[in-house]
Amino acid sequence: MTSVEEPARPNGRIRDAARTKAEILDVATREFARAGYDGARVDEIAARTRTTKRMIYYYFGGKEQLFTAVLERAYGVIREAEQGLDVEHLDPVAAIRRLAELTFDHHEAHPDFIRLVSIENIHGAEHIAASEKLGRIGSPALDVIRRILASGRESGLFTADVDAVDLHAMISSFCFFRVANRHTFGALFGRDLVDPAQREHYRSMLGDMVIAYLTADRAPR
Amino acid sequence: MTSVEEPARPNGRIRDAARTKAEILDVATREFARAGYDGARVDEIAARTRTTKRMIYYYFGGKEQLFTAVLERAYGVIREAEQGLDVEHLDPVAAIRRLAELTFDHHEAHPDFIRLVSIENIHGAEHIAASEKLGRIGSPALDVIRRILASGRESGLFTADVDAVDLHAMISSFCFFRVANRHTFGALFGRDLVDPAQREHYRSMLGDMVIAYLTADRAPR
DNA sequence: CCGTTAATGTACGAACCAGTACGTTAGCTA
DNA sequence: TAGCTAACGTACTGGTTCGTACATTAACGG
Repeated sequence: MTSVEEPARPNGRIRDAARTKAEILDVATREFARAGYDGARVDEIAARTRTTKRMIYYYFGGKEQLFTAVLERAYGVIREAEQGLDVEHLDPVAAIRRLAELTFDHHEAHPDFIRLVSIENIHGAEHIAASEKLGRIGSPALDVIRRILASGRESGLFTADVDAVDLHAMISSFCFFRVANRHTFGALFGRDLVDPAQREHYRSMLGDMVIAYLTADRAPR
Repeated sequence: MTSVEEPARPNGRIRDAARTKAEILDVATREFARAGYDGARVDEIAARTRTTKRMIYYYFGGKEQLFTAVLERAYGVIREAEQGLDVEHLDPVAAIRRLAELTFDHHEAHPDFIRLVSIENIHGAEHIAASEKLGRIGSPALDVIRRILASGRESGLFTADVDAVDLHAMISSFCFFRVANRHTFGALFGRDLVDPAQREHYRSMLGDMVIAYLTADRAPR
């Protein structure tokens, strides 16, 4: 999460714009994820940084723009993770499974990001729409999926007409739901979907599901 | 959504507790779904009813309890819908597909409910925890799934070890994500998952996915 | 037809909270 | 080392918003 580290020089200098901005973003991410957009308190964010509320307005302009900046950085992190995706050397089945597992892992490792996405959806994605960085940003994983699907189709392993965006949605659904709805699901069904003991179970369940879908003969009605 | 109808008697009487309560719940559902818990305004809810804010506190006690009451009713609606589930006469494959489709339809028909669930998760399901009606309520659909899975296993159609709660989570994931993340997904990928023209596409995609998972020979790694 | 109570309306207060006016200082540059 | 500006801090305000004190009336039971 690009967390703020102590500066290289022994004793921290008093003034460091980049560092102050990063610290505000760190704290704001947690606060927004904790309480939602309207539940988050600018004063609370300020109090948890080593600077003051004034700086939030100085650097970001306002609560709204701060939230947008938080979103931009969070999406940046997942983009970076997906950039480093290297599965092209695997056979299509193994490659898809690997991709699904990486998505699974990223969702689990970044619950704050999931919450931010939930919050942004409550507000109709208006901050993404207002952001220059985030419009139609897509996802690096999409290109990977496209290539794997193509090669899987060629070799006759996969059913012909599966769309890359749809498959991405399918994989994301499972990973997202498990983290996002952890609390209501747990309260209603008495089962913690993010229980570490069940991690491998759900991880392979996702892979099995996707592979089964891609390799099934689409006959049985 | 148990919407409020005009009373039977020709001219509405001034005082009607049940009706006032129901109207408050209707409006509150929309307002909470629109803006989230903290974003929702009690004054706004009051303004949109034919009564006053005083009544909200009179009947529900406060904003927090009002939200809980809204959740309770929303969950009640889906329970009712699932009660009327009649798929036992179908063969296991058709029965599961039908169940998945009904879940799909209910999610699509009740976006406000989906939003309320998202909001409740942002707040750690604390209202469900505080509610007597909603603790470990489960879901009628679960029993149906259990029975279908058992008969599917017996007849050798389904792979042995699939858990009913897990399957319910799998089906819900897809349905939930499509509605809940409609806005961010649309903004980032330029595809509207709830586009009516794509409805049948995603509906059958869900069914195919679930059936493929249940009927796959769990060998190919 | 009268009393009782559930139901309703009005007006207000107190706390909270996003945002800002104004003042100060660190640190670079010439 | 003087001067300039980016970076920072303090204190406050104006509007908002949940909640309530107090007043009132409808409708039913006896």
